Amino acid sequence: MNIENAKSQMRKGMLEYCVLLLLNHRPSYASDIIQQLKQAELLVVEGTLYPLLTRLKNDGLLQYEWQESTQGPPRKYYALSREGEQFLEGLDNSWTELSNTINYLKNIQPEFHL
Amino acid sequence: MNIENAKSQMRKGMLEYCVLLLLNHRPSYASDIIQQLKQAELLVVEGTLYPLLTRLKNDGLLQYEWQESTQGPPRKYYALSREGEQFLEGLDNSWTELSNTINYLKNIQPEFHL
DNA sequence: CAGAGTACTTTGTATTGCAAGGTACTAAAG
DNA sequence: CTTTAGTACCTTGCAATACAAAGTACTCTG
Repeated sequence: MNIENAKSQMRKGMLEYCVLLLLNHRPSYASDIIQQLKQAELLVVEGTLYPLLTRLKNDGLLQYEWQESTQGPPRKYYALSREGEQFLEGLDNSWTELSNTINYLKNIQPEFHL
Repeated sequence: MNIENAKSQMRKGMLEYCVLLLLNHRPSYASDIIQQLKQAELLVVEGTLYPLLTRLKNDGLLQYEWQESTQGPPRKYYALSREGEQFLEGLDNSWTELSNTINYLKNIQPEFHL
């Protein structure tokens, strides 16, 4: 077990939330999403993102449409569906809860042990 | 995909951190940890916690000692090792980073799309 | 000794992050 | 025309792990 693995575990489960947050900001295609997450210092790779996007689409949370690119192949622009927006609100609540819980746990001080 | 599943995904990866935070507070045994996490509104079950504790012990982050109980079988009290304390500091940093990233993503506003 | 309560452990399954490799389109260079 | 580079999408196989469910074992009470 190393710290990198642990960080990776932390990202797990948050990725879905982060991707939905980004797409709520504006529709994007996969490579673009990866770049944006990189800027936010959250590393994601293709093999992670593509299956995730497909899952979210199959669950009805995302829609996509093809758009021509001036250079290179066409791009699949994903955007939140109505259902996806509602789902995101639920995730916002979950995030707030989890965040509060961890801050609570962080702030209880270690006791002395004989 | 339902919201419960998504919340469960969020907990993933955070559990390790939460357990270490709790044990940093004071040594505990498994059933006690589950109770404490429940109070912090973080539901965990035995089948999740026991393997996790064993993993952390095998990685040298935790130590344990058996202690008699006035009622019921003896208990395995886990506590952070020296290495575990250092590891926890690393996780603190990871948590802060991740938390900042998500708050950043939350605060960018949706753009209008034609 | 039977039953209830407490505690620890294991097994099997499903999910999912990730590395690695593959397909396809465009444009520029040889 | 062919090759190379750049961009983008997709799939396969593996490993990690949360969880449900079932199992073992100790103690106390009646």
